[in-house]
Amino acid sequence: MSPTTDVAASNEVEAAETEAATKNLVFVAAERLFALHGFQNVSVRDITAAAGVNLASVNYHFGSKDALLFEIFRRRTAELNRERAKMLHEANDRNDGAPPLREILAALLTPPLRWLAPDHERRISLQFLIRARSEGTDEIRTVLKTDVSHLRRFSDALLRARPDLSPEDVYWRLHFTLGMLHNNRFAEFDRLNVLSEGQTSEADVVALLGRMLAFAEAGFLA
Amino acid sequence: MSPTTDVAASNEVEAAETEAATKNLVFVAAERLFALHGFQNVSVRDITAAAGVNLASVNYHFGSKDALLFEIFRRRTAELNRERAKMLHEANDRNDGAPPLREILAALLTPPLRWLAPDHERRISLQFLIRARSEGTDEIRTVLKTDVSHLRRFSDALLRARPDLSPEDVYWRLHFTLGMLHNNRFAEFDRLNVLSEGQTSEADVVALLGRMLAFAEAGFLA
DNA sequence: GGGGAAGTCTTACGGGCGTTCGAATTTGGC
DNA sequence: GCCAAATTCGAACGCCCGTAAGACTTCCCC
Repeated sequence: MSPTTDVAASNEVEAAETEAATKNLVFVAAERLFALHGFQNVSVRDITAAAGVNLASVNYHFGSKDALLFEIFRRRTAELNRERAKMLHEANDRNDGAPPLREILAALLTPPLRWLAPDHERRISLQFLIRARSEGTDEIRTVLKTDVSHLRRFSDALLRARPDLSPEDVYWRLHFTLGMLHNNRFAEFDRLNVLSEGQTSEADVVALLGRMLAFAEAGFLA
Repeated sequence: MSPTTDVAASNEVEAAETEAATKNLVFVAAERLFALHGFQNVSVRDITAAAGVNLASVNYHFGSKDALLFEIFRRRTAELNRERAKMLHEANDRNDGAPPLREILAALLTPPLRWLAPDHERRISLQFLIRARSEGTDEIRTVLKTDVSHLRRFSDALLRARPDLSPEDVYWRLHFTLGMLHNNRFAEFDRLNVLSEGQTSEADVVALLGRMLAFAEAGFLA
């Protein structure tokens, strides 16, 4: 009866169960095309053609192309940050409110790295988010700059975990860590694969997460 | 006599001295606008208006808007990689062909970080290159993926400096380091400034370089 | 099973885009 | 000072875009 039992259903966490099927088709097709080709390179006609719906659907269900982009961005960001907050919360519970450095970094990096797995249904969403961060509209850029509440939870935890460091150092090292994360675009993996002549593979995300955690933790301990 | 002795002259290394003034005006204006607003968000009319030249100048001097983007990309990339190669070469000379880890990383990071200084004339060029990397045309993406010769010099040096690490590890850590570097967009600095409530400043590039080197070196030593 | 709301469809409008063309102008060699 | 080549200029073309209008269809409640 309800379609909310299958894997793709997490789309509808915030949406009513009676959400029009067309709206979801547009949402999914747009996310995929935006992630693969960028916002400006994908037209409303591309999206509706890929979704197999009418041209006017985007404006009817979302208001505008910009609003569609923003809604995808908002939903996926919330989803990702919810997973991060949950991991950080669990790390707090396990450690009397003062988790060690590595667990904080793991809470920050594990959710997006999980999404990166080849068969993960959010793989394309992560690529979308990385692109939207640098290619998004003014509205998205404003949100990114203004709403740092989620990041602050992590910077606070890091400050507590490394009280010997100056706050300035902690903020910069967090910035570096996020840079490592945001560099995980398909194109960068391709480049790395060429450079290493096939010795690197991003398919094993558990190994990749381990490498990133080791690198970032060492950077914070420097 | 030769203008190749001052810093600004490297623009003209590949161009004839009698290069039309208009072409340079277009080049500089386009680089600036592309860096600030992105390739797709800047029209040929924007560029020629900012440069104070005729609309047809772009197509006359460069062939097309795409070709203009590619020429800026090619020239600035060559310029940056020349500086990096020079630093790596000097590090080799100082260390009998086997420079320590930190000097290799310094050769990779110092040139772009120098460009980032508030009063550096290549400040906008670095922003351009970072944007072009992710928002560029297919042609640029192909070059980035295909031509890794410059990076290979660094990966080779790193492999020699850390023979205890597996090549796979070295390649990944280089990837992480480049991620840190490519995250140095104006928008990301703004975000960091908001998060740290003004405690961070990217104006002091010497300090920033020191922080990045410390973080990356520790990551490689992990 | 009738009626109103919700959704879908076709069609087209207005506008900005990259590019081109031919004329006008400037430049440089003799 | 002249001629040819190089450059600049104004204008327009053709295309694709996001969006809107209006007719049509489907759905659902009473």
